Formats: sequence, C-alpha cells, structure tokens
Amino acid sequence: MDILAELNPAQREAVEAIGGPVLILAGPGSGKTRVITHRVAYLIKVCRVNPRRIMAVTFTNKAAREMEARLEQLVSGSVGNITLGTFHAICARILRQDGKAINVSPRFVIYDAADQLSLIKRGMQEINIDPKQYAPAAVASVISAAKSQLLTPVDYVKQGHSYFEEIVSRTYERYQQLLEESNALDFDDLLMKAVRLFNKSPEVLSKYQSRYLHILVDEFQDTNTVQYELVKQLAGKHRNICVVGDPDQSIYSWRSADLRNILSFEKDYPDAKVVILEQNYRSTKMILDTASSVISANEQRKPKELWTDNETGEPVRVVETYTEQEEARFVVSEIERLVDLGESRLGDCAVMYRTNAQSRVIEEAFIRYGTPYKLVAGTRFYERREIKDVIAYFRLIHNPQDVVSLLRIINIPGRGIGQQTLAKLSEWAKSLGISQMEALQLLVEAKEREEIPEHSFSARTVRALTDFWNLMDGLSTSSRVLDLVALFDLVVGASGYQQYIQGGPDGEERWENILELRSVAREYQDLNPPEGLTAFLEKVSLVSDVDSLDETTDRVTLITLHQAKGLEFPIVFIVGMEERLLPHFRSFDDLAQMEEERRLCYVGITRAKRQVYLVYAFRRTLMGSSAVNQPSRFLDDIPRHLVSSPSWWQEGDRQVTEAIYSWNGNSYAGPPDSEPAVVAGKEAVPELKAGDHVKHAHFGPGVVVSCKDVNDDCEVVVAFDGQGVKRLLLSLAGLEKVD
DNA sequence: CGAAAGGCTCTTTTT
DNA sequence: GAGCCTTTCG
Repeated sequence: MDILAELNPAQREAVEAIGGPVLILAGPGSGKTRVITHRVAYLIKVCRVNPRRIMAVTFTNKAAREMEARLEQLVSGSVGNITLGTFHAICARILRQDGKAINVSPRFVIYDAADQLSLIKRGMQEINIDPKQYAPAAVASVISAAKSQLLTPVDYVKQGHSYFEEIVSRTYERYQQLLEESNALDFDDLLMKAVRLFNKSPEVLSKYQSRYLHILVDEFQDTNTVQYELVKQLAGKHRNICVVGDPDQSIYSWRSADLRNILSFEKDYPDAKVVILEQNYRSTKMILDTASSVISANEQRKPKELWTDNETGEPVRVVETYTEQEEARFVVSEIERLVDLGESRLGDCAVMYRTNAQSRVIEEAFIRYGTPYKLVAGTRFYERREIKDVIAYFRLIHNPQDVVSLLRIINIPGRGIGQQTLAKLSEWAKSLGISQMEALQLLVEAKEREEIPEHSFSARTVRALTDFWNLMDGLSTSSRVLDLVALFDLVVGASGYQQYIQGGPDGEERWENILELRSVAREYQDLNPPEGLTAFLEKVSLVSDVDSLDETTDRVTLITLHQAKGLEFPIVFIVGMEERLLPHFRSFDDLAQMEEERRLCYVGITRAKRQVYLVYAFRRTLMGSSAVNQPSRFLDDIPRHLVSSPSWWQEGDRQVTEAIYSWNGNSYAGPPDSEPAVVAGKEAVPELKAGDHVKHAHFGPGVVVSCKDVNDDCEVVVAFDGQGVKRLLLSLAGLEKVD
C-alpha cells in the first residue's frame, strides 16, 4: 500500500518532513489524525525506523488505541514496540522503570483528583488550617498549577507573597510529605518527577534520548510547561520532534496548558518546518463559515483561513426554548424527527454541553421518550463509591503505605473503627515514626506475645484493628499466588464488601458495577501475580471517560464540549448557548478565559459534518434557583445569512405554547402563566396495565411492569426482552399494545 | 461507635 | 439540588 497516496499536498509534506523539528498546524477536520498515523507508518515502512524507537503522545488513551489500530492496518503488522500513550501513562512507565534514581519506588500508587483532595484536607488539618477559611479545592488547584510549572514546595515558598500563598505553601509542603509517606504520586507528580529524573540522572536521560529517534506529540496546544519540558528533554539528542495542534482548539488552560508552547515552538526550534493544514474535509460550508465567524472574534489569535470543497449545506439552526426541560424535549423530538425522515441514525447525533450538570435534564428527556443514548461521563464509573472502595483494597494490598486507601476502607464495611480510634492510631504511628499499617502490625505482634500494650486502645478496639490487619495481611499473601480474578473474588468476599454492598441501598446496581470492574480485572488474569495487579491498578488510575466511548452502537451521544474534542458527528446540538453557561460566568472577568470559552464553542461547532443546532433556554435553573439568561454573546457573531429563520417547534400533534421564539428578536413574547398545554392526541395512546405486552420502536417487545399516573399522563415501566427495564412516558414513548 | 437527620456550602471543564 | 460535614441520639 502506498502510504502517500490519498494525501493532499500539504498532508504529504507533513508526512514526508522527517528530519528535524516539525510543527503541523492543523485546523479542525483537516485530516490531522490521518497525517499523524501516516507519518508514523511512513517512518516504519519507508524509512525503516524500528517502531521501538518511536514515541507518540496522545491526549487520551482512546486516541492511542485508535492510532494503534490504524497503524496496524497501515503497516500490516505489529507495532507493539512503539511507545504510544498519554503523557501520564508514559511517565508512569518511565518512573516504574527508572524512578529509583530519584527515590521513587516502583510500587507507587497513583492518586486521582479525589484522593489528592482528601490528602490535602488531611494535610491542612494537621497544620491547623481551617478548611472553611481556605477551600481545600482552591489550595489543590494552586498546588497543581505550581507543579505544572515545575515548582517544588521549596521553589514555591520563594515565590509566595500573599497570605493565601503562605497558606498554600505550608499545605503544599505537608501534602508532599504525606504523598511520600504514602508512596504515592498524584497526576502532576507523574510528569514533574519524570522531568526531575531526567535532570538528576544524565545516564537515564541519555538512555531515553538515544532510544527515541522520533517523537510525535498530538494536541500540542493543550500541553503544559512540564510536558513541553519533557518533550524537549527527550528530543534533546536526535531533535526529530513533530508536534501537531491548533491554537484555536486550546481549551485546557485551567489544567495549566499553555498556549505559548505552540506559539513559541518556532522560537525554540528556529529550524522547524511549519506545515499548515487548512482544507477541511469534515463540515459543510455553512458550518465552517459559522465556526469561523465565531472564532475570528478572538483578538489574541493568528488569523487562519479554513476552506472546504464540501457542499454548502443547511443553515445553522438557532433555537430558543422556554426552560431547560423544553430544551431537552426539543432536542429529543428533533432527533426523533430526523431519524423518522430516514436520513439519519441515532448514532449520527451528539448533544454537547458546557457542564456535566446539564446532562441530567437531557438524560431524563431521553429516558422519557425511550430514545437510546450514551452518556460519556455519567457518574463517572471510576469515581463511584463502590468502585473506589474496591480499588482501595487493591491499592492497599499493592502498597501498604497508601494512607488514603487505608483510611477509605479500614471501616468499610463497618468494623467498629471510628474517628477516635483512627486519630489515636495516626498519633501513635507518628510518634513511632512508622506507617499506620506498620503500627497495626506492631499491635498484632504485641497481642500475640500477650504484652502489656503501650497504647490506650480498648480490648474491643484492639481486636477490631488486629482483625483488619490480619485480613489485609492474608490478602497480601494470597496476592502473591492467585491470579487477579481469583484475588478479586477473594477481596470482595473476605472483606465482607460484597455482602455490605448488596445489602445496602441500590445494592444490585452497585454490585453490577463491581462486576464490571471485575471484567476489567479479567484482562489481566493471564499475567503473573505481581504484574497483574500492578497493570490493573495502572489502568484504572489513568482511564478517562472518553476512553470507554463506544462508537459502534446506534445511540445518541451526550458529551461535554471538552470531551468532544477530536470527535466528529454528522449532527451536533450544542445546548445551553447562554451567557453564564457558555461563556461560563467564571470567565467573565478575564479576557484570556473568555477567549477560551469562545474556542470551546468553536470546537463544538466544528465537530459537525452536516447540521448544527445551537439551542438556548429563556429561563434555566442553575444551582437550585431559576434565572433568566441572555442568549450567548457568541450567537451575535454569526451573520444572519448563515442562520435559518426563527423556527417554531411543534411536538407531534401538540401545540407547545411556551416553546420557541425568534432568537434574534431579543424580547421574549411571554411565557404561559399556566402549566404547558395539555397533551393532545391522547386518544391514539393505548390504555395499559401491568402484564400487557407492548412493542417499542427501539427496544422491541416487552411486558408492562407498572403504570403510574403523572400530571395527565402515565409513567409506564416496561421490561423489554433483552433490553432491560425502562421508565417511559406513555404519551411520548410510542408504545404499541400487542395482543 | 454508628446511623440518621439537619444544615451548610458551592458548583467548569479532566489526565 | 446534591453532596459534604456536623450534630445528635441510641
């Protein structure tokens, strides 16, 4: 297969420029992914570079997986030796391999944002800082930013001036100590310590520098200072570094991503070859023009002209609804309409929003209509309590020093070990200069020798504590011989966790989640005992929500604008196009942040191939209270000729009196004071009772479980054959009674 | 010690 | 509106 065929001249140039630094500026839909994969394939097939000597950094694990799959097709063979993954995953690997040089034990655990926050709270407590006065989350984000600038606690102290910075500084110091005692790294540490490793150990650096002949970085506009530093270090010897990005799609500055990285690349590498990809293959002219009109209002930006040979397409549709509920209903009914027309499938459609909180109302509407959807970040799987609990057991087995995990599960399920006991235990361990697990071990040994205890635990408490230690010790022992799945079953069984969770609220659902985690463990079953556990923990620590997005099922995708980066859909709905939401109110007092909101909007629009809907609600409930918001300022920048004339939304036979007004008419003509109009055309809806057999357009045949009257309507619970149990609204779901 | 209830705060985006 | 924390009582 000719790797250069099917590439346009600019793309081809980007693929063939293999000596020295290369900057590829790739507008949305310009075939960026294609260029990257073809470039790597070109290196392997044509330039005969050993895949082992190539590193490719992606933004998500999913992107890495996809790239690997495409590569294997292109080079028709294994590329297993290539280093491919996110910065975090690659750094974790480097640190496990060579971290010893800077005292990073290979058994470290990785703390996610929640673990980090809990440890910071603990640190603040220990040095008597009132969490009510200084929000731990705020302190956490400053510490994270400091780490992203490569500032250690010592460096940070030198910078601090304000009283708040003083507080942060002291917390940072204590927090870092706690991390070390726990043998844990947070996300920022993974990057920072890798850079530190390379600074401290020239041999290690040289090993990696020599190995990596070619380095590629995708989404370069979203890298931060540490990441760029790391790239510079790694590319220090061969200087074959290729970065790909688009400044207009930089949307992660809050994670310390620094747009200057991509803007100053040419200064850092004056001999860099720059390739600009401006032809868009994804969207219609109308969509592309809309996107351009929005983004060109940014001042701090290099002008760029995207163009396309695609057809003109339909105008963008701007729609006003009365409330967020109406907004959700509009989206679902419009999608159903499009599907009924036969030109689109559910899987073609995506609904995008600024904040995760917006997804709930949308989701409810989809459930009520019985329209299949997939929510990318629901209650994020790995953030669920039961999942974190079980993982904590594994982390503690893997690394007994892990304080966060210990405190998480020492009394889950309840073992009679309360706050008092834990405070004493912590104090006691501290006075002896040992970890809490080691203190527990002492307790066990003292008990076995029937010594008089030097602590003040009651006999009952001693029993509870020693029981727990024996449990964990037993699990550790087993972990050295059992495969991961067997260990999994042992952990949830022996700890009493299974019984605890099944007996609690939502027991079955939570248990299913745990089984889901068990199936992840199965992927590592074939590895030898210690490696299986390590690999499993690494995987569950570094997953992201988009990683699990499955594009093959025919369902509507519900996704945040951030997560949508890098994806494309024929039909895109952006909801919540309102001031205070998009742009988000947190960006109002800062031009740079406001421009980022605009880029976010741009990213959303440019995901679409065929049709874009920009939807906003006249009135919306935010943080518990309802308020009227202005339409987003970004709408003002779209020329009228790109927008369809004011649309009136009609839902089936139902005249929705409160629904749509002209988006540009500015004034709202007046909402109904009463409840929405009564559902019309109800006579077509069948009377149903429990036990009736029904049929649904998407879910197929099923049996009615229950019916409940709700405001002139009826909520029907139906068990569909093989599709699970769904809650539907009778008037909307289109259920058909079967005899 | 633990369950339950009440009160408080604060909401962006994520590897 | 929800999650977190604290308080209270058994």
